[in-house]
Amino acid sequence: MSGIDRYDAQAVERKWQALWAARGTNTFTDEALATAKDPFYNLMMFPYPSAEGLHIGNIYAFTGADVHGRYWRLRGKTVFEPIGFDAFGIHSENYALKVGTNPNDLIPRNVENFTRQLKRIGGMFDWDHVVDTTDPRYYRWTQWIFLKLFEGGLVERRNAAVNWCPSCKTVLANEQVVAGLCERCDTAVEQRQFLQWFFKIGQYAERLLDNIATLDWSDSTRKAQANWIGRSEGAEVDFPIEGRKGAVRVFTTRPDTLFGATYMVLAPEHPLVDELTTPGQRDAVDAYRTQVGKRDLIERKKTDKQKTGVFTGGHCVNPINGQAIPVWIADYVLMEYGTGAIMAVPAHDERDFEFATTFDLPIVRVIAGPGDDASAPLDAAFTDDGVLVNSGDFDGASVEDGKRRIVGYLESRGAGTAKVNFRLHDWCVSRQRYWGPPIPIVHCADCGAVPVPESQLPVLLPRIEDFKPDDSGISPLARVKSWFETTCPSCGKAARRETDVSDTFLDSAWYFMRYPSANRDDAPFDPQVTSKWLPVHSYIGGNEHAVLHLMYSRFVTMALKDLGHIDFEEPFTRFRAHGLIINEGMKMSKSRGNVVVPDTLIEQYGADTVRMYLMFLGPYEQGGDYRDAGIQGPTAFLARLWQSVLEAEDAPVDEAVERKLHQTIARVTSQIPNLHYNTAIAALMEYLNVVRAGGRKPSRAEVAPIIVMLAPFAPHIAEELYERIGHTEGLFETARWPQFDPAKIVEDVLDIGVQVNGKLRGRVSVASDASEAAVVEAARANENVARFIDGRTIRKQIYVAGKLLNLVVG
RNA sequence: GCCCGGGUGGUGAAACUGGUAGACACAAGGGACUUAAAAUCCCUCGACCGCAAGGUUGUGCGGGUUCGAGUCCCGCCCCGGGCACCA
Repeated sequence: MSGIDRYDAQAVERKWQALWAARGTNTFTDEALATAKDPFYNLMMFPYPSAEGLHIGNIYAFTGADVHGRYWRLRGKTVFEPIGFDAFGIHSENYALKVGTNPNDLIPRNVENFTRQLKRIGGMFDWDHVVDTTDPRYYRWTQWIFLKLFEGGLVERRNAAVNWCPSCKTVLANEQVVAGLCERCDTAVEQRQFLQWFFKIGQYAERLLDNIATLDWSDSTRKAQANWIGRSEGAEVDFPIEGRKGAVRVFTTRPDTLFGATYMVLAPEHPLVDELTTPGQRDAVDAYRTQVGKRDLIERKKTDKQKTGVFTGGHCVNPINGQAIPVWIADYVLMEYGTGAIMAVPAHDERDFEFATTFDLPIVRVIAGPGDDASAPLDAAFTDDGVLVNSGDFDGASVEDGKRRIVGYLESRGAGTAKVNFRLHDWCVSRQRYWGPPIPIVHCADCGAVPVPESQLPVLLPRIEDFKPDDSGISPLARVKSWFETTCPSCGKAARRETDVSDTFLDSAWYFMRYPSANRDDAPFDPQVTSKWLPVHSYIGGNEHAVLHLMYSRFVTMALKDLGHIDFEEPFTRFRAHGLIINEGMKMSKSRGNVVVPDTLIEQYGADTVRMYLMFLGPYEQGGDYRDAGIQGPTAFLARLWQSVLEAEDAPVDEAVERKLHQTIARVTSQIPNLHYNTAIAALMEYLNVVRAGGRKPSRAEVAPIIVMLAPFAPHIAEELYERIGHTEGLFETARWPQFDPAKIVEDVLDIGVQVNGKLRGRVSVASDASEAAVVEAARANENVARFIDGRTIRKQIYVAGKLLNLVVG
């Protein structure tokens, strides 16, 4: 094997990573970003550096996004592909607590290791525009956004229920509550009311929902967003309190069932509970409310538990029929949704039915399906469609019609009104934690909550050794007197800083706006650069963020637009979620001990092979099953390609190969932008198999296009081979994506399947321009086909041009 | 319970708007080269019957539409993920 050196992945990858860095192949100056032609912003979700290193799932995610970016670059676009670190927040803090190291020391070390790994896999990252959310140069502007929303009236401080561990005396996030117990000390978790900061995302519900239709996002993600927003149409109805002034307002999606409302239920926290409670029921009501308060938030929202509740002793009047109905309280009614009160229609709502059955409350049927006996007792709630019964003048109306007419009736008497409600609740952004950007507010006894002036940003997070949540019950920052003691920006008197930090989701709700302006210190984002690069052209990330992160990013973008800071309101034009990598059919986890460590793999096979293998496993949007043995495929493929290119001769493309080449270009060109990486790689393999068939030596013209098409997947080896066939200037700098000629794709001989009565009986080869008659003739000449049609008459023949002939005989 | 995915050989998976099921790989078996091993190359590879030609059968299950169904329709089962007392 004369003088052809073997493929040494490590050497090739070292060489090209160094050259890319030296040449600035993947990095932009700010000037270059500002003047870029045909910009393509290729974004991927930045990682939490909350582990020593990246796991294979991260590598999978980034590689898939990188393939996409590299492809568009070869197609001639100016591709900006930044990366960063979502380094603040509970993930990182919990990891720091677990390993017992101060996050100020630990997280930068993690970031450093992540950076090393990201460089090693050969991502086309712009290392001159990195974002680290813990960098004061970044979170200064996170605080700025808080202030802008505050000025814009989109921020509010109010009481909210939180999970509270009475033993640790601390607030717990939902994920820290395990089966109703504190994950650290196993004490039963309670609810407590705390003052918290909220972003009023609820105001944007309708817009967030309507815009979904305009987004090029995968269907499942759009559905998830729509479900989360949860629009429901119905009515608010006032039930006057019996024996005194005032009314209880309820929200219902079924105003048509108003005649069937036989009792009411208020959330235990409802402000009218005290007023409605009679002296005789006072003790029972108080006891119930205490008991509910002892439950954690998750437990309270469980569907499958026994209904509980207690009668207040009070009554309200059903406005449709003047009937007095009892008012109960129960924890299945939630204060956060609607009005915190419902009219109960046990005949037509499963929950109400269950409650009524438990407490022996009356059930009145007001909707009947065809043929139903409206007076027969129900053994379950009837939730199907039907017509109104036992509903006075409205009897006989359809559900749809009944809704409209009853709402109309209520409106005419001032007793109710049509109303749309959203499930989307306001975003609680405050965290009683250490590792986050301090909320830029000063509390003054005289002036109240005063925003920190912009000129004083950032409000630096002080380094403290005692960052663990302890039994003080409030943020760790509340222990640092020297930090929180300050003066009021408004009146100058002694005041106290807000000691909560903001939610990590706020850090990540605008990082994509920062990337192109990452080096600016005078503004969060440069207006010109921003309007050139945003909204993001392609965003790729995990489905775990399909709801919250994407929703919050959309909200912040909308709010910033309304406040005049940007000129677009949807941040991500296109979004695709990648799938999950599992190992031998099982989820990877430390406890299973089946975690694939990327470093080891890359050392053994090289980054290109690992990238190819990951992309070859299965459809990118569906994920794949990692199996150790499978990596042999791409390993051998790259070795064969290497050898083929090095021994390629100076000759034109062989005629037989040419068709396959153009077919391959066509396939790969359409598959990569659709993220069908596995089949694109298969097409390249097929082509190489044809090029090498029978041990023939390929020509340089045959292998040159494959090098370019391989480059998105295996950029290092592609560069090396590109250089070795005579290019000196770098593949990604100079190569163009190969073009195919549609005329050269067409086969001149076609293989037609011949069916008799729908069963395949033979195949015939015909010229591609053969007429139907010629195909039929060839088919009849086929011995096996003839066996099945001889002696019978052909009743029908179906010819699918170029593919198949079906002869129906009788 | 609701909303998304998904179920195809021993394995990962292909199959464009209904049109020759299993591309491309892995594993396995056989062979070549080699002192040997590795590497490489060649062949076989859904099941059943058959020496072969070929036949039967086959895409989770049961029906249906169609000349023709992995693909469409109806009714189920199983796996993965998300949401969930949202009135």
